[in-house]
Amino acid sequence: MYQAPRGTNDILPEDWPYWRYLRDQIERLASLYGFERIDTPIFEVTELFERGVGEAASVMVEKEMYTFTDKGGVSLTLRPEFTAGVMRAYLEHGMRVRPSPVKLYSIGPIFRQERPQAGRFRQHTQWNLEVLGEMDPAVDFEVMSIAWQLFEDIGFRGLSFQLNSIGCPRCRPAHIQALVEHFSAHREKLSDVDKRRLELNPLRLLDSKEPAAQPLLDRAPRSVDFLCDECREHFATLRSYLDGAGLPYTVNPRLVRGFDYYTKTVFEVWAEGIGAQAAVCGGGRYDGLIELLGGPPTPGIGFGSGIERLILTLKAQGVVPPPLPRPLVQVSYVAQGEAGRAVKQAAVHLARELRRAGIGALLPFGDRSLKAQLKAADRQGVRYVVILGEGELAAGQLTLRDLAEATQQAVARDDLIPWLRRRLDQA
RNA sequence: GUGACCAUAGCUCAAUUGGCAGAGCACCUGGUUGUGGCCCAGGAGGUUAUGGGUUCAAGCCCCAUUGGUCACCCCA
Repeated sequence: MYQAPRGTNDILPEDWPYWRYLRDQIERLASLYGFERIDTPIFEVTELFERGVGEAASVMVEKEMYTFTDKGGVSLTLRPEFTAGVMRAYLEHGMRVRPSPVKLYSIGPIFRQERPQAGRFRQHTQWNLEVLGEMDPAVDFEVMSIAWQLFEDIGFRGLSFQLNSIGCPRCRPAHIQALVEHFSAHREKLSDVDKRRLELNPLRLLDSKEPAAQPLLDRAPRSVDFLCDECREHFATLRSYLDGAGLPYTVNPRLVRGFDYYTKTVFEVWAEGIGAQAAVCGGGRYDGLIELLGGPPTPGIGFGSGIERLILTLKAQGVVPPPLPRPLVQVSYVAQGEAGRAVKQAAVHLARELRRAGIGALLPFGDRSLKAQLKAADRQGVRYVVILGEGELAAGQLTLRDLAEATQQAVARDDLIPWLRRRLDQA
């Protein structure tokens, strides 16, 4: 028996209301804020994803990438993130000559070869958003705002917005050095995992879950205390916008990023009740990235939000998405005896006629008993059953049964569509 | 990648010290001619995840593989 590969999921029909709901809301907000959709390939040349993340991170990251060589000998990788591909497209199509800033969003699958756990899969879907070409902290505010509004509009409660500033290449080195000094002084108290972090990626010590590290973390140097004038000003202005809008957030000095290209603003949104992988949105500013990818110096900021985690949160909070439209009419038939063929024929054509008139209709197959047809209609949530038999056919009439009211009446064949329209419009 | 727990019908779960693989729900059919929900009866549905091993005998014990769940690592 075949099974879906580890960490992949089928989206079954019963889950589609959630997906449709989120996509509709995302698209509505994107156009409200003036974001345009871009779709980039699901795979890119591997090098694109290796550039820029930083030396330490690059080794780690390669282990989690789905990399393969195509028949032309080119190394390709299923995208582990959106940002690199979108930056590539921005450069490749000369988008910097478009009205600035360029505001783009994407929705699609992301691939990372990780061990699955609650809210973490090898293929998952992200809503991704980028603003390119603008340093103004008002952009940071706008990017956070749109995420905020989505969560508000879909009825999320109890979310926690985490905010920090990790500085820029000018001010960060001093912070890192202070961190290294702080933790090196207590090196023997650190776990093996944290000792490795100390060497490879000291910033990551700040969000360590190791119990041994917790006492040291309280007194650890905070990035906000090392910001240069520009970064401090940027952070203060962003906070003034957030405060002015009354958006509640927590300044979290332990909120960091694993990759070198991040600058200034970082933020995450955490949800309760969906396990250890609680971030439903994570983003930040990356003013150095485009340059790393070979483009002109261009500021950028964006976030990614995992749709599967959003759906987990919707379910955990009991949010019920609007149902998908279904046919409310069924064309049933009694296809028995000599006249059966003509009756079936008429039913097949009637179903088509209803659908062409924009009325959703089901047609039972297999010439099953009327009883079975009605039972199926009931199960599928049909409201009106059009019953067609030998008698109706001869009289140019139809029997119309209302399943909710348990009543039925004769309707002239020619009056059927107006009759149904009248009822369906009310419902 | 590491660790713990787990895998029996589409779903939720039973199956005595190792001794003929079951129930509920869902699905299909019927309960006299063309009428749903409730009820009753019947049917279909399984190589017990896969491959080995131990045994007279394995759903049950052992090994491996695959997958699941949760946490760690990592987090773009």
